[in-house]
Amino acid sequence: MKLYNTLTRKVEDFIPHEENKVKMYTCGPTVYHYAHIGNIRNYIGHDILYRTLKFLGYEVTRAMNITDVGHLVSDGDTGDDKMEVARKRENKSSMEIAKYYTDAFFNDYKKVNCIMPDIVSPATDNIDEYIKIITNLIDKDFAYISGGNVYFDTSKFNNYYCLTNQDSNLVVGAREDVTADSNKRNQADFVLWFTTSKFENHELLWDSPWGKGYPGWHIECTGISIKYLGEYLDIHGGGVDNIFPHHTNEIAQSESYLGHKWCKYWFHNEHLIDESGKMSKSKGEILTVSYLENHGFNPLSFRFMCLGSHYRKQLLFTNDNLIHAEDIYKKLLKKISNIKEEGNNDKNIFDLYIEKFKTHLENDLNTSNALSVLYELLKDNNVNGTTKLSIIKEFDKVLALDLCDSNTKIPTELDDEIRVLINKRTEAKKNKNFEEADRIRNDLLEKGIKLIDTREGTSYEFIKD
RNA sequence: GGGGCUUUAGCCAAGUGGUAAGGCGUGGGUCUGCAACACCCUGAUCACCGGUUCAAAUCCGGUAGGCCCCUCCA
Repeated sequence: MKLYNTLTRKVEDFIPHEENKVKMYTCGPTVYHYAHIGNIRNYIGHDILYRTLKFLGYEVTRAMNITDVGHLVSDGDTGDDKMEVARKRENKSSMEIAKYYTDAFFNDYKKVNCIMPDIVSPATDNIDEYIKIITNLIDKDFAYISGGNVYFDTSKFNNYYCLTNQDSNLVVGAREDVTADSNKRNQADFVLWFTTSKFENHELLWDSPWGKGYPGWHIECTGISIKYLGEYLDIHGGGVDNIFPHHTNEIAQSESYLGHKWCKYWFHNEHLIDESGKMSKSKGEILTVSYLENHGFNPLSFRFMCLGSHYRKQLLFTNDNLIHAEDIYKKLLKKISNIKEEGNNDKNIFDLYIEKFKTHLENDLNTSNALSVLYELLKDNNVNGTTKLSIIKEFDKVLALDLCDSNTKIPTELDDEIRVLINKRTEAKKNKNFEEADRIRNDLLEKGIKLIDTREGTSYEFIKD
């Protein structure tokens, strides 16, 4: 399998640390608000990666954090904690906020058929782990205490900018809202542990050797990853915006702590953008999967839209694009539902198509081409229905578009009832009583049943919505 | 100011040096009482300029547009 690695900026052969086993980490959401569809695109990307690795026969263990503390609103390492802001906004406790938005997140996450990670761990569950790591970093002189906080000293870590090619050109003030923190030895240093000296009203506080306080944002991923996946990580991923500073900082603190290379492959998804640029929770308007669903869209149409493009390319989201994607997706489902089980499963053809499909996925997750193989299969007259359906089922293990579930199961009584009406209509048509025939067709249509005339006779389907 | 990505037909999109996949739409056709479905047919000198090469959408340089990061972010 070939995978693009942000660390080397190349597509590389994927070779896990331990043969046939993959340890994978996905940066989870900060649960101070709803996750928008741009966030969800990232998780769809990770889901495809996870499913592809499984499809190729790897044993995959995947962990994800839930950021429920330590993530500040803005201004570098100053400003309020995001959870605190939400707490005040909604007049709830931090834990209530976290629970509410975590549930909302996974609700949407599952709607687009993303598989739950093997391990999901909230940042607040692993405080001991962070304290252990930070203590070690201070002992080794990678971290220092200043102004009540514990900072990581980036000048002590060789090749701090390995992920970004920045060449130490960090400029405080490149962004207007960033102000310098005078407690830092180097401007790139970041906070590992905050104490009460800075935030009097923070609700969640833990005892630590440096005083009552709470962890910085970056330490949680290091802590959770090492605790659950061990010292050698194969793939760590998130959105491209995480490359700097979040993942850069993770590498610095993790490798300083472990004393050896930590994660081999860095996987980053490009953003979903709208006409005004990047979608963002902090921009205000939040477009969620549930919102789309409540406005008549199938959440899987959004997944389909994402799979039509490449995960490392920006994808433009507009209402029209989604409508377009949904039309195509519906058409695809219909084509598949028209396939009849007939003939025997042809193993050679099965293998041939699975191989083609795999080849595209192995090429840095080329889902667009993988979908093309599906279209090629649908058009292939040399493949019988049974074989087609078994291949499509196999494809769907990765695509997860419910490709074979569209055949609505019809209760027998209802079926009988409809059959009687269809026969009546056929009779009317034979007698050239088209008024009666159209009346029956329209009546059924109003009940959500659409008749389809074919050369072999009339069949029907349920129209959803 | 620094770092990086991107630009392919009306739309989405593949392509990683050998002469432009696929899907949707459009138009035409077959079928049909009509319609829908289905099926067949139908499109591009790859943003622009220059270079390397026998050969460039693909490599190099420049120009223009779009986007991201440079301590909120998926």
